[in-house]
Amino acid sequence: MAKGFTKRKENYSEWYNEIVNRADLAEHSSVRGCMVIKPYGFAIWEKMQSILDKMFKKTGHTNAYFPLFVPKSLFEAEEKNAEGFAKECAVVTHYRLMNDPEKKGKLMVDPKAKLEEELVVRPTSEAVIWNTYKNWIQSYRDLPILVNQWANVVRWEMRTRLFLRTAEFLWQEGHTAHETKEEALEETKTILDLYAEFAEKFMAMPVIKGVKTESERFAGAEDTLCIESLMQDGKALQAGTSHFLGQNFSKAFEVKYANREGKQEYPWASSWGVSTRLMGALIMTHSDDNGLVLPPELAPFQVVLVPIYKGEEQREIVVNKLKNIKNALENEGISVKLDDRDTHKPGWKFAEYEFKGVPVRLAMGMRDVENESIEIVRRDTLEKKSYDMHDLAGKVKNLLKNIQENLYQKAIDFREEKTHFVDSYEEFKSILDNEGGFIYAHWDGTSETEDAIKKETKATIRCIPIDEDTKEGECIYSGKHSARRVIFARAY
RNA sequence: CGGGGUGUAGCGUAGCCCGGUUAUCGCGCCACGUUUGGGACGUGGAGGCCGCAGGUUCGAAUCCUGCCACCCCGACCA
Repeated sequence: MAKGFTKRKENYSEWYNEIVNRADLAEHSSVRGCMVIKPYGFAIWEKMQSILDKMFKKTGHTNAYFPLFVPKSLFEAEEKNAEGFAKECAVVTHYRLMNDPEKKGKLMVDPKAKLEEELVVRPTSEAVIWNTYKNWIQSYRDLPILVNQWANVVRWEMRTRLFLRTAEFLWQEGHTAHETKEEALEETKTILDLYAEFAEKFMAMPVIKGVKTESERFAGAEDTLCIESLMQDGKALQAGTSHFLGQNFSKAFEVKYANREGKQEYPWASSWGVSTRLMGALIMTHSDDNGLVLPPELAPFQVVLVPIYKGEEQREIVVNKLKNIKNALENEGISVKLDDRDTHKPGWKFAEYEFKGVPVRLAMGMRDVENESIEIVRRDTLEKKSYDMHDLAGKVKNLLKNIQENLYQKAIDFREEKTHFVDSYEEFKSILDNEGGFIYAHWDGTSETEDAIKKETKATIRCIPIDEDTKEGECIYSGKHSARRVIFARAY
């Protein structure tokens, strides 16, 4: 049991904050709204990055890098996009500091160093990128362009929470240009599927693929697709988005290409991204009242080895044994940390790695040395067993696979339990207040109704799910005709 | 940005109303010794511009003003 650790039921957001802090994932920096991602937390992000990066490459994408600053004139070119982000932009107005003549040792902004044109710190990169694509695209032969960048962006949020919403965050943003509308749409869907696969296979987090309503759509997009996941407190979290941008940006930046008949046309675009917010999603999907729980596919190390001994002589015997085991496991592709520090007792280490969510712990003492055995504990169930040493690596490998599957299944079961089909507004409100979760309900398709429901209940339409129930019905709010059920929830 | 709250050692805190010795306690940290199968114990030690800047006063963690940061509730949001 983790000492002095808030339980989920007592105070969910406190529980979340404590996990982030105590598991060494991240901390608040001295910069307003910005976080420091600590090595253990960053290691998880790096794993996400490396897996996603491989997936992008495999689907034909390449990486590039575009500038952090966007001249205001470029930023405002696509009107809707600019409007949508205007309220949360950091802006650079000067390029030099000087010594403050009134206060010794202090600096001030040099009033003579005012920029002729302000620079917007990118909240997203469509503007710079499409301004660049203008030079890259002349002919259909230059298409498609399938580029991704790993970058930081800044959105000046009023209220921030580590990983879930920070003023600066890390993400990847893909920006593609295509000859036809169909190709761009296809790309948008390909990436959505890729994100869903990543979430389910690697994060062990089930997601629902859907389309955003007009009011939830990305500023400047024709259509926004998303993957939505459900957190343990019954709130929804958008885990990734993929936008079909139509010709909005190519027109705004006057990007044209000669088609196969030699006629000038505007290319079709998509953009898509996932961010360090996935870290928050990962935490809130699996972790429990004993701390962080990590799926083996994303754990910085999958197995921790803890020696138990009395005296230097025993220590040497046990640690040597564990070093051999470490090699054997690593040869099977398992990532292992051997904690042979003499400065902490085994019990302390058990508690520590449990809190940090390490999937499997192996502990060995003299008793095990004599019996040719080893103690094994899995983090997801905290089940403790003794293994004999025969084919240990094979057993651990199976166990890791089993943990990964178990976490996914548990998350699916939870989501199913928290998914409701509702036909009256009264029931809708009562479920929101008492249970939370995804609510499938009929909606008349108007923004007015959507807004009214949001105002009254704080619930939003998370998405219009793809490939699901498309039976008609009556809107729970207005009673008007509804083409199909959509998913409502309170959200992060 | 509006309403409410909080800033004291790395973390959690006492003291603040009612100004006055060397700023309290726990965890953590350092040294030594005993320990080591679920967060060890003893002894000794280090660590503070009491959020920042002004002001009142013989004297400020304490009173006043301004600013900053963080937390909760709204508006906004990946």
